[in-house]
Amino acid sequence: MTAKYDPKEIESKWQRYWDEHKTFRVTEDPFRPKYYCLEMFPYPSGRIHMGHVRNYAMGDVVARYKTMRGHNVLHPMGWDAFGLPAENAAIDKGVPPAIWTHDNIAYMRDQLKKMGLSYDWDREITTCDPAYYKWNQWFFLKMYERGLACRRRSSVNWCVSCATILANEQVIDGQCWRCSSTVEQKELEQWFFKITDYAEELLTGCDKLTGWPERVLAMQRNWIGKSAGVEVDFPLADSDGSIRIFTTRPDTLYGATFMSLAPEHPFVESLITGTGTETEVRSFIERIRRQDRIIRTAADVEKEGVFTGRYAINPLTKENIPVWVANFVLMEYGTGAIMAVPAHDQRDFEFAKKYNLPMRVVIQNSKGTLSLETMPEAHIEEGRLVSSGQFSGLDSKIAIEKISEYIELQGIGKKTIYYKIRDWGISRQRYWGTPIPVVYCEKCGTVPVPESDLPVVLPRDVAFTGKGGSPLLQVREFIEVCCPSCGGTARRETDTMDTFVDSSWYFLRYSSPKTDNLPFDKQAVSYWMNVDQYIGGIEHAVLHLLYARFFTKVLRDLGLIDVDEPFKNLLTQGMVIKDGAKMSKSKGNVVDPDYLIGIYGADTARLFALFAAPPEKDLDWSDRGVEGAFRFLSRVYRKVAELSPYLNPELNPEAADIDLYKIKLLDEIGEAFPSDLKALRKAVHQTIKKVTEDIEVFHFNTAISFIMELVNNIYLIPVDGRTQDRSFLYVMREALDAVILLLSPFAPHISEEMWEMLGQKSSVTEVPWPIYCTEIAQEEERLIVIQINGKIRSKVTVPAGTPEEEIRKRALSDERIKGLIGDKIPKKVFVVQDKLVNIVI
RNA sequence: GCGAGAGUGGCGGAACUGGCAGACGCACUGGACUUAGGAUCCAGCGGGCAACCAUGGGGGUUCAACUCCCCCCUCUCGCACCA
Repeated sequence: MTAKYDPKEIESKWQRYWDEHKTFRVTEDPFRPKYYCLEMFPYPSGRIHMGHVRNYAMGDVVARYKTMRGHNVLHPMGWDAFGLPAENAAIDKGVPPAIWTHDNIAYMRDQLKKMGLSYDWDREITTCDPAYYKWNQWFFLKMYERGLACRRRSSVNWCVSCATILANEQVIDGQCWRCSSTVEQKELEQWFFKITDYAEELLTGCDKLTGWPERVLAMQRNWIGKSAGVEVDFPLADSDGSIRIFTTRPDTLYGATFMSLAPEHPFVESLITGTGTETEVRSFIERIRRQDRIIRTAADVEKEGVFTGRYAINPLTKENIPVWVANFVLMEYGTGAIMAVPAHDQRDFEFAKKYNLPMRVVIQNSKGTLSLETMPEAHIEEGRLVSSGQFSGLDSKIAIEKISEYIELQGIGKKTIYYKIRDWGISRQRYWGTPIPVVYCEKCGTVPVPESDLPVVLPRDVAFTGKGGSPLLQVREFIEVCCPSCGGTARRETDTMDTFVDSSWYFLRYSSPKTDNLPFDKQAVSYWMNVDQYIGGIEHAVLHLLYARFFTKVLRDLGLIDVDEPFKNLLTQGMVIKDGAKMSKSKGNVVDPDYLIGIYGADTARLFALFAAPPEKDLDWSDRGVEGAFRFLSRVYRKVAELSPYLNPELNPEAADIDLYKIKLLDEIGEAFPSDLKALRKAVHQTIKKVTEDIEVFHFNTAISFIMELVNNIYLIPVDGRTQDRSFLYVMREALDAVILLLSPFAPHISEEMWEMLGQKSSVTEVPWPIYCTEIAQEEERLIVIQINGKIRSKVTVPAGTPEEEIRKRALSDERIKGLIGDKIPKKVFVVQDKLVNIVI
C-alpha cells in the first residue's frame, strides 16, 4: 500500500481537535505537581519569524513532555503589544496603532496555532488592552506612594527637527534615525523607577539563580556594577570648600599627585574664576561637551585636559596638588571627580606623561624593583605600600582597610558603595504606551490619578504626523483635566511608560488573566509561581530580565506576591543564522515560517528547528536539513501505515489483545523472542531512557537523533511472512508506541495521527510518558576493548558484569593478543569492568 | 583591556564521571526496486597502500586525554576611560 504523509491535512485535523477539546486548558489542581513553562511573548510586528519558531518549539516540547510526565502545566501566550513600530505604521501608512496591532495579533495568533503549540489560549493577554495596562498604572501609583516612582530632570536625546525625544537605539552615529539631523542632549523632567534601591538585592540574588546561564548572570552583575571604595574630601588650597572624590584604591592615596574633574562638574566654573584660565578651560569644556557621547566614552580616545589654575591639598600628604579638568572623567559615575595616581592608574599615567605632571610610586612590586624612570606603564596591581607615612610597609589589601578607617576617623571621608546601574527612566514621549497616571495642577503640583479613576485610557482618535513630539499633546480632551485634589485646572501627563513595564509582570497576569479587581489573583499566583522554565532570546539578558526581577521584588514588598525571583530556570536560545548572518529582514535572508509550514508542515519545521543545533547555540539554517526532517517523519509514517492493518484491532481482530500488558506477560512466562525482536526491544527501552534523560536537560537535538536511530532499527526488522506472528506484532506494537510517544512533544500532529492509525482512541497528550524497563534496557553482553600500551589490538564480548579477573584472563588468552605479546611479560594490566583492558608491556 | 563561551570529517553536530573519536542528520558514492526516479529500501563514507596519523597549536599529568593542568593562537557574544 502507498501511504503518503500529508502534513497539511493531518495538522489542521488535529489543531481542530485540540481546539474543540480544549486540550490545553488548565486550572489549579492541588493534587498534581504544577509546572509553569513560559516563552517570552512576542511583539506583534506582523508575522512570526524563525526565531519565534525555534523559541516556541522548545517551550512546547518542555510543556508537552511535562504534561505527559503528570505535571499540571501552565503554558500561556500573549502579546507585548505596545511599542514604537505601531506608531511608525500610523505615520507611514495612516493606520491607527490599535488597528495595526490587533490585525497583526490576529494574523500571528493564527500562525502560532498552525504551529500546533500547546497553549491555553483562554489565558491570552494583550498588553495594550486597558484591562491590562490599567495595572501598570496601578503599580505606578503604589510605587509612587512608596517613593519608588519619582520625577526629576534628566538628560535625553533630543532631535530638534522632529521636536521629540529619541531612545538611545534611535540615535545612529549621533544623528536622528528618521531625519538625520544632529541629536542633542536636553534636560527634561522624566519619571523614574528607583531600581537603584534594589541594586544590592538584585546583585546578591544572582547567586541564587542557579538555573540561569552564567553569561546572563555575568551580564547582570556587570550592569549593576557594584564597586566598594571610599569618598574623600580634598580641601582647596587657597579658599574654602573641597572636592569630593571616589576611589576604590585608598591604598594609593599617598600617590595622588593631581586631581581631575569631569568637564560637567559643577565646581569648575567657580574654580576657574579669577585664575586667568577661564577662556581656555571654557572652550575646552565646550568642545568636549559637543562630542558625541559614544565617541567620547570610547576607551581609545586620546586623553586630554586643561589646568584650572587651582590647587587642592592631598589630605594625607598635605601637599598642594593641581586640579585639572579631563575629558575621560565622567560626571555620571562616582562624584565626577578623581584623585589622580599616575604611578598606579593607567589613565592617570598617560595623562601625567602627556602634561608632565608629577608621579610618585607608593605601591611596590614583590621584587621592589619599581621605579618611575623605568616604568613603561602604570603599576595597577596590588603590592606593598611605600612612601605612605604610617601605612608604609602594609600590604595593599590591609592598607585599603586601614586607610579607609583612618579617613573616617579623621572625618575627611567615608566608605561608600557605588553602582553603575541607573534608575529606570520610564517616560516616553510617545503615544502607543501606557499613560502615566499623573496630572499637574497649578496649585497642588504633581497629583497622582486616584485609583478609582483608573485606567487612564489612551484616546483613540489621534493624528499622527511624526513631528512635534507625542501626538497626545494635540488631544485637548485628554490633556485638560480637573485636579483630583482641588478641582482646579490641571494638565494631564502626556508621557507614556516604557514598554518594558508591560513585560515586567505579564508572567503573573497569566495565572489569572480575567481578574478585574486586582492585577492578579493572589491564590492563583502562589499556586503557579515561580516560572519553572523561562525560554527566550539572549538579547534580553539585562533589560527585560532585570526589570522583571526588580518588579517581582517590588511586588513582593507591596505584599502582592510571595516569591523573590520570577524565573527559576532560564534557557537562552541562540539566533537563527543563514548564509553566515543573523536571519533578518534587513539582511534579506529570511525564511518565512508560513512558506515552510505550507510546504513541509509545522511538525517538520519544529523538528528541524530543534534537531539542527543544541538550543543555546546559533542554528545554521539549511534547506537540505529541513528536507531531512521531513524525510524522517515520512519514514516513520510509512512504517506505521505499513503495519497498522495488522496492529489496529479494528482492522485485525487478532490484534485486539496486543498491548503492553501482554508483553509483560510474555516476559514472565519466558516465551523466547527471535533474536532480532529481542534486540529491538532492548533498543526500544534504551531509547526511552536516553530520550527522557536528554529532554530533561534540553538536549533536544540528541533526543531526536536517538528516535531516528530507533526508527532505523525498526526498519531493519523483516516484515514479510511475520504479520500473523504474535511475538512480531507484540514487539512492533511496543516499538511503534514508543516512537510515537517519544516523538509527540516534538512533532505532535503526526504523532496524534499515527496513534489513531494504530487504533488508539485517546489523544497522545493524555497518555503518560513511556517508562523503560531497566532489565530489558540492560545490555547482557559487553564488547571489551583490548589495548596494548593504549592502542586497540583486539575486542572480545563478555557477559555484562563479568568480574575483572575473568576479563583479564580472557584478554590475555585472546589469540591476537597472545601473538602480539609473545614471550614478553606484561608489566601491568588495567581492567575496567564492562569497558576495556589495557596491557602494558 | 575585563567577563562569558566556542574551536572535532566536505557541512550541521555526537561522545556519561578520563576508557572504541566522528552517534544522528545533510552532502556524496555504490547497489536493489523500477518504463523512469530528484521517490523508496540497503550498504559505504576522516586521512593514509600500509605501519600509522587525526579533536586550533605547543608542552604536561596518566596505563589511557576531545575530556584534566600550563602556555599560545583564532573566532563569537557582552561590557568597556567605571576612578
